[in-house]
Amino acid sequence: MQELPKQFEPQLAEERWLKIWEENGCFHAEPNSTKKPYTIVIPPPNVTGALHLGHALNNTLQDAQIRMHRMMGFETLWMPGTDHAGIATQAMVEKRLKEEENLTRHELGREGLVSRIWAWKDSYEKRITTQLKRMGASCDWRRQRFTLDERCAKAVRYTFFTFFQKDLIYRGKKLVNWDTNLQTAVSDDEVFSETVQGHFWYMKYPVVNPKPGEPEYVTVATTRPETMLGDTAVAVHPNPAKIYDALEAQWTKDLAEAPEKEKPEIEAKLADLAKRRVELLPLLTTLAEMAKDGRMVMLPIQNREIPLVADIWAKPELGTGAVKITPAHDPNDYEVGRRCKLPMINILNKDGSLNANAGKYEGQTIYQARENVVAELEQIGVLLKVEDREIELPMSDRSKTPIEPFLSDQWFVRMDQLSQSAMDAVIDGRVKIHPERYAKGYLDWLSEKRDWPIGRQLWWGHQIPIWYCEDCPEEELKAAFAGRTDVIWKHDDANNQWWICVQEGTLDANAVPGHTLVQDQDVLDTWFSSALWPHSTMGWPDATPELAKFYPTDLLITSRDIITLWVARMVLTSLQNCNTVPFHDVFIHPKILDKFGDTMSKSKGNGVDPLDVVDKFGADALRFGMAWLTTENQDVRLPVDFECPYCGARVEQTRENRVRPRVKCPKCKEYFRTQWAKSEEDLALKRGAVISERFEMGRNFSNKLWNACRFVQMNMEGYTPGLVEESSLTLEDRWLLSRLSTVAQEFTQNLLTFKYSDAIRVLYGFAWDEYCSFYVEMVKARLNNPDQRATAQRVLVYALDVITRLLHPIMPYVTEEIWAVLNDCAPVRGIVDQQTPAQFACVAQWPELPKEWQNGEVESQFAVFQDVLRGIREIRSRQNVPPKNTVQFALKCTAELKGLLEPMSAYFASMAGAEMTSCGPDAQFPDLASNYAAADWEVSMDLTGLIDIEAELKKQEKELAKLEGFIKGKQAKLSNEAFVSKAPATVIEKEKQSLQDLIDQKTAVEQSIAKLKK
RNA sequence: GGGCGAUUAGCUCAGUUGGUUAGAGCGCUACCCUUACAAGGUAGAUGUCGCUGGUUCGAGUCCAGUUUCGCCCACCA
Repeated sequence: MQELPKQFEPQLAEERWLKIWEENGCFHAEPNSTKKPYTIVIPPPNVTGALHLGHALNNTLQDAQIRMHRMMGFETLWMPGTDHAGIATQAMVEKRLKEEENLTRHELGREGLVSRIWAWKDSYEKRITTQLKRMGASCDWRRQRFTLDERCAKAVRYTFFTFFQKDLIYRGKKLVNWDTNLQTAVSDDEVFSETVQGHFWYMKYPVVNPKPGEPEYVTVATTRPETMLGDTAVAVHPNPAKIYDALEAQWTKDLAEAPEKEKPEIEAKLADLAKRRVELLPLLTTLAEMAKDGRMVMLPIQNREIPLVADIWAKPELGTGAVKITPAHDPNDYEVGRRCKLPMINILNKDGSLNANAGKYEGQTIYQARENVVAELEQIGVLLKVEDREIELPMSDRSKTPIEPFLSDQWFVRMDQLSQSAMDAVIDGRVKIHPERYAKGYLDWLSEKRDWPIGRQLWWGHQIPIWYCEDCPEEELKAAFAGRTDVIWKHDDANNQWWICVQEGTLDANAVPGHTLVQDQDVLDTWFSSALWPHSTMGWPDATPELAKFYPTDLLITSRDIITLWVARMVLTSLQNCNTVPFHDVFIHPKILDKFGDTMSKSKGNGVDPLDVVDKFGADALRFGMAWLTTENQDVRLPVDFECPYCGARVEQTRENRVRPRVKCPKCKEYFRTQWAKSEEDLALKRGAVISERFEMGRNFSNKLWNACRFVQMNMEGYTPGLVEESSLTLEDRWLLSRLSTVAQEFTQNLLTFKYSDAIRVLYGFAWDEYCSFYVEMVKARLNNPDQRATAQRVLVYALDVITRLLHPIMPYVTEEIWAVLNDCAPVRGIVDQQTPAQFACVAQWPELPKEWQNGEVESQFAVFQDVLRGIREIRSRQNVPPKNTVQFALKCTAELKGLLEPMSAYFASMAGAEMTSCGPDAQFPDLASNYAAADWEVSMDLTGLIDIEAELKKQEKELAKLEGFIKGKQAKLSNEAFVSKAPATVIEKEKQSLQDLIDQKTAVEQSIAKLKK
């Protein structure tokens, strides 16, 4: 028989099994199968870049479920794919275009840019696929999807068409962040704010027809006076007195609890508030009354009557307590405008100049207009005062110019009914979110029922399938699209045009003779296509076999930051399109942070390429580590460091060095490059991988199992399959099988309930500490005994077989290797039934062990053996007995324990180098001995001539002190009347027993001290 | 500002419905290349369970408040 290498070599195994799995179609899901289906769709990684450790975690967890269910006999589909990630990908490619060719997208043009992005996508999709495959992801690679591929496009078009038809999609106004320089809207995350010195202008708006007791003017303050041209209201708080009360109460409370040094500040705030209250409250109360009466004020310059409105947005503690409202150019005012149903007057053109709504200021820039408006206000005497003030100015990240909130036409999905349907699905349990606490965020977000703006001013994505046709009689549309059910149109009264939507394909510009059709230039929000992912990937809207077999899916595993953006939207589109939830369970896994608590990202330099970990420790080690850290926690820290490519030293990663292009190894003094290397000089250096020592554990575990497998293989000579008679089982056999059955059950249950960490800890502990450290050690003697060898072999190989199958979903490569070895040396295995195992572990049957094997009594008996063994080893260790010396010991114990332990004397010899001289209630202790006492047994080791009396006395006295401490505690507890009368009887009984045990132990220790002193 | 989570050994984390002496891995100490495995073995040291109260016979665990850290969402005329 060929000898196996002493160390497990992950790289070889990975290469081999990737190929074999692929060649044998192990991961292919067959729609025609009669097996029950089990489906997961991958959260499609963005094609913006390569995968990082977060993806490694996410995919490990999915693969574990997929592999387990495959072994459980399900027809299992894991659908892979990637996401086009609109904004992010386009921004990435544009940035590179700028850096490398100094070109903007406008210079390149739409088609040019989009083709560049496709090239980028191809290269990263390839990279991502390679990464996933090497991590062992058992996806059905023949079905790989992309959110912009034809199949997804078809689903997007059908969805848009139906939603448009059902009036779930509409055109509405939305404030966008307008970049007047690039003349495009930018997303919220592309806006940063800058603190600049500005001013705060106070101006008076005359009250229209003031009644007696009413003020003649309302004073408002603003940082942007020119926007007053678009004002459509002035707001005051509906109940100023109440707000003052509430604020005063709040700040008084803050004051009482604040640390000394913060008190003066709060006191000042309170004093100011009191002053304002005296000065402003009567006025504000009057204004609130007036607002409720629908009174008007006169907007200067424009000479337009605008209403006073009562709205919670106006805070009496700031400015004048009254706020001018410009709904078209301020996000808050926009909300007020919506609540109070105010007109929204847009005063800006797309280039940032003022439009006709600005009256005589039309054509001026914002800054010219500001100066001129202020001058006019001053001239007509309504400008009260100007204060200096620091203001936060929103800036475009792209052009570094100020952002203008700009009211524009956008497409929306109407959310009220859709949101409710998605909420209901979670409330009534059709979709279960794990851990449960994440359901709250989902429900809260959906309950706002905010309509979903789906247009993006980008070029990379699904272009909105709407064509505009101006000024065209409906008869002509009817004629042009006669007989077509795939074209619908609606009239846009505001702009006197038609919106034409077509279900598939495109419309020619001259599809309506005599008119020019223009397609909407915007693309759909990325999430619009991602929202369809579970059914679009299966071929919806076509009735494909995949859709019939594998949809709805079973499980979704993702991270918490996209519960709302993605998970919620998948639920509601699925309900709408397919009339069913897209999945039944959602598992939210922790997020990986680095040692500083920062999220991992390329831009911070702490990102880790999973393949670096795979190269160094193996894919199994990576996966083991990921499963180990997956608790219900929301974050988990994973410290990462550089590895010197020259000497292999671990180079601590710091906040400073992780953003440098090169780092010097403190050990070998060589420089290596990081991801930041740009210069040719730096790029010439070897690359230092970023890894974490946290993965050593998994690597060591692989190796441990590999060696257990070697041991089995070396001892299978003469193996014959056969059922095992219960009578031939020894205590350790029955103990092992009891544990094996328990562990298989717990492991399975934990994985099914997403307790990955618990699952792997149970299996790790069992495999290492029980199977390897005890069973394998004990079985050695029996393997040399011809009478016992057959049973020993059968149990030994069977247990490893079960461990291997259980572990396969987490560590697929090493288990396949082991499985192959087992199949070679023990082609038929089993204890209660004989099985010819599957060719590969990945398709082996999931272990289900008889529950009757679980035997508490056997386990506690075995625990006594383990304790005695530990006692003997401890004595040896503290007495420094050389490992090669055999010692003798006596064991004093009950007759019952004698019956148990005497037959195991051979194991004390082989596992602790100790020979049992006597055993039982009358065991004779040597005079000069080292002792170890437990509750119902005591070991005495003869150390004549060897004993270190000092060390022994020291140890025993320490033990005595410890015992006395416990005894005192217990006695106090048991003499506490309250405890004895109130605690349950079982607890008291347990306490009494434990006290008695402690006293017995104490007596034994005292005796051995007395002997030693003699 | 709102919501959520965390705070336990030097580090990273477990700790089920409250119940004997709070665990794991790494790291550390001592002794071992013992015939599956030095990526290993045996033994060992290390904790005021963030803080303050409360409930209870009994609190790492439950309740109230609080420190520090993190995440998500909203927002600053």
